[in-house]
Amino acid sequence: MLPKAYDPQATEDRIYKLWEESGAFRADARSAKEAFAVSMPPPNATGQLHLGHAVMLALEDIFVRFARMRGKEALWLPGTDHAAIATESVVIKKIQKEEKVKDPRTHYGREKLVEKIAEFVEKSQGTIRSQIRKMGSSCDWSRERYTLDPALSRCVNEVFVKMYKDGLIYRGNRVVNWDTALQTTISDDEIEYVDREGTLWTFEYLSAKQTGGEPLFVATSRPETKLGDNAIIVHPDDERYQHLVGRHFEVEWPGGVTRHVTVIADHTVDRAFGTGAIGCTPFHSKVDFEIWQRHKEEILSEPLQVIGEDGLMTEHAGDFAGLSIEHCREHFVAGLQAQGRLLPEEKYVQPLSISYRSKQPVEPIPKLQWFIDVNKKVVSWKGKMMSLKEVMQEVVRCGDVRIIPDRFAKTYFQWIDNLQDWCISRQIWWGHRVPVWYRGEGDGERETYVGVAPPAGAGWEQDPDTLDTWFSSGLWTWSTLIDPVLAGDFSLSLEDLLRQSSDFRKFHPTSVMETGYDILFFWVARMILMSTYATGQIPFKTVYLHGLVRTREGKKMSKSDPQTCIDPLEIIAECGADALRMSMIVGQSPGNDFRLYKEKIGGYRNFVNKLWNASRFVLLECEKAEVDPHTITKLPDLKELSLADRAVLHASEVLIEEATQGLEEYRLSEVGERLYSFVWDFFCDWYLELSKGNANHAVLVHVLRRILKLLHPYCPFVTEELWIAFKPVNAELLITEAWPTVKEERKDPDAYSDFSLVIAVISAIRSLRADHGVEPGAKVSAIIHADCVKLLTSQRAHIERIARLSDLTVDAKAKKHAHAASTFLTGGIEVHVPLEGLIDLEKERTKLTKELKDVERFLTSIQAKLTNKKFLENAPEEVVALEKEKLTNAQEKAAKLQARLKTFA
RNA sequence: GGGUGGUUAGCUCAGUUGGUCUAGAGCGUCUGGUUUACACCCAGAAGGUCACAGGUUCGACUCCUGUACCACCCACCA
Repeated sequence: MLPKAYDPQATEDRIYKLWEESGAFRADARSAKEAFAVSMPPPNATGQLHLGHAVMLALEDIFVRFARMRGKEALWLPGTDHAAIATESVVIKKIQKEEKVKDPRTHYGREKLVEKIAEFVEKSQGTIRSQIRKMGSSCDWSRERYTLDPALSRCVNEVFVKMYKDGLIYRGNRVVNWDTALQTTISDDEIEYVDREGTLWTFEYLSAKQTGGEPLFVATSRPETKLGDNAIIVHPDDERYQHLVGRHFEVEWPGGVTRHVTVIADHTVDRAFGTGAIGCTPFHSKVDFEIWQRHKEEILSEPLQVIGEDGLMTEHAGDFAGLSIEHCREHFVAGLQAQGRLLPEEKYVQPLSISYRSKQPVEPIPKLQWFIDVNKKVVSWKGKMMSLKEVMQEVVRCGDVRIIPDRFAKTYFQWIDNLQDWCISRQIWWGHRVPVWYRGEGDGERETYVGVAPPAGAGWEQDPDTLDTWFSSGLWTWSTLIDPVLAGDFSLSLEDLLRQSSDFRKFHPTSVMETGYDILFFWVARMILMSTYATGQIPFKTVYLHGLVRTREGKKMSKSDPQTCIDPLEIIAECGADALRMSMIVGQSPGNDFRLYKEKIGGYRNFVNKLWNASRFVLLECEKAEVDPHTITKLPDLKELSLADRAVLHASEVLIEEATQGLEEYRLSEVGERLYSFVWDFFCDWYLELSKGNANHAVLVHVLRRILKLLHPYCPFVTEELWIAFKPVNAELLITEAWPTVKEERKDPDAYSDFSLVIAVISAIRSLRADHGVEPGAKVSAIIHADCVKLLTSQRAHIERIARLSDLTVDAKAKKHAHAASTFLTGGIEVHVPLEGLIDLEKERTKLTKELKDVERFLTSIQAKLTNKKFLENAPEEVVALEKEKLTNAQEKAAKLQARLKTFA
């Protein structure tokens, strides 16, 4: 016999092992079955499982288990990401702390440090693997991939070379986002904007003497960058400055440097902000850089870089060279003050760009970097030449890639509209090194080689930079499907590899990409870009975006605040993975954040236990009757079944229908809730209750098996464990069982509605009893007036037992009752419970009066409708019929209430 | 500045093309229960003018417009 309470700790690991050893997770590329593939978004190789992962794993596992049970060849490919910047900075910090090495980069050098990081990854990779298993993830571990696997690295190089040859990848000297803390460039998408209380300084840029009229004032929040100015920008229509446009000036700055600036006119200037004139600092502002590019002809002098990569002022800052930005600013402002050029400063809210990785300010600086051109029309897609941007737009617009919820398509388009060339090179060491080699001296004249493999010959030096981690993860859906053995053969081209890899042929494009909406741009968009370009295929047909997990108070969960942070592993140990999964799926709708808290999870732990005990009950009933549940294979003749049996069969057929359709349409929350309610509110509370003492074992076992199957994607562990007790003799694991299909002949809506009537009657009696404080053990009699005498009489035994009646009288017509009876009206049925001595007549009268009032109010509203000509003309017939029925029922009820009230008068 | 989402019982949320919604669930609250599946339980009850204001419609929680508040995303106001 099963233990009294379900013990997930004693079950889950054992069941997982069973699955893994059975080979149920493994997909077969040669199978004739329809493919269903999901690429698992790879967690950081050094990561720890958090709730974000848990949600992703739960959702994807449901998709995959559902597909597998429906007879599809289901592949869920797991893997990990090398997470370039994140991993490198973690290891560097670790070395600094543990080995007391101040600068691990210079201390160890490139080769040794990369080795140390690899070692660290190797060691910690096992953690996340075992944690993914803890969630019950049915992924194919035989196909596990890592972004730095040789085959995947080769794909990275192949794509880089292909893009380079197509002119999509270029090297350019441009203003990039420099993370001064991490000492690397980052892409535009890795910047966050925060509002900060800033100061706006207004100062005399040009004196009255210089302009020959009014002095020219300029406002800035970054005075120190003015040292790198080569122009002043005004609006072309700004009359205040018309006469200055095109003139050149020498400006002396604090710090002892002099700059040559030109006044130019550009329509991007906002005349209303500050003084309407701004200093142009091309090397420390992307906007200014672009303006400079537009006006290069007019501007005589070159811009200067005054802030270095180290975050200190360069030699161009004169006396301020070597100072930090903040110090330089203080000195510079003081200098302006001393020269009498400064107006009173103002406070204002300034948008500050910070790095999403280091949370430190991002400095725009000029740097020679690698970029992907998103506007060049060299990509062939559906017979047309398009830019990467256009292909990305096209596949979503025409529906090849569907985004759930679809409103995110709009967000996606908006992002693409603003997309600029993607800076892909990083100055860190951990990752895929840019596959470019140089030979010779000097920057410009050096010989350059771009190739998948290093060039032959001596003297070649590889580009020191590595690629943005999203470059490689952008390939994830297909690079993971490339045959690793074939990938070792460099005589094959990328096209050959794709063509010859059976996994790629079978499983790409993948079916669903499920991930958080927060990486729609970072990752989802990049996969679309990379896949369409490199393989000519979309990466996935559907994108399912889940929301972020929040605390009960609606705050983001953060590791730094353990009080609000729920650790999935702790929960699994406490409540089980099934409960955690349910609690994250039910009440969660795609694209919306949701709150998770202990009580909610506790509720689903209770549910899992409820299912466990319902199964125990069925088992006990079988035992009592000496029926072995395993031997039950057939249902008895439907005509011989009791009302409850026919009703539960009907309900379970409807449940199959709804669950199947709901899952097909990705309405996981709704289906989860439906299953929950079926199991608890219908199956346990009514069907099992009625089965006591007169169980039909075949039906019990049959319905329970249906439940286990339907619930398996949500609660794989407990259902698999219970399946062992209930499966038919020849059956194997539940994970590979066939999903139930609807049998129309088992439906019996009449039985179901009759059964519902019985339920309503019992509820009515229970309610009357409780209202009057009848002792729970005491038996009372009841009198029912209803048209369905036959039905109720046939169910008399059930009603008497469950409602605890001494005797039950069923009549078609109302008779006179003793005053001392309480009445309940439900669906045309009149239920009276005579309660001699227990009834407070006044209370009973009040209750009936109140009910009568409600009915009359309702009646008025329906009558208004039914006498409304327009309603009768416009509303569909069935609605009118329905309203008429409601009217009749309400009238009947009102009449009965009135009659009943009269007996109290 | 542009965009998106939210606002439904004390709390967390459902509510699929407008009409079985006289608006549901879970938790919490209250009343009462150790009848051998389950106290991780059972029975019963209380609790909502569906943010606000208009509009469309025979009919609106559901569609449209506007307002308020909250949240998020994007953007070159130095």
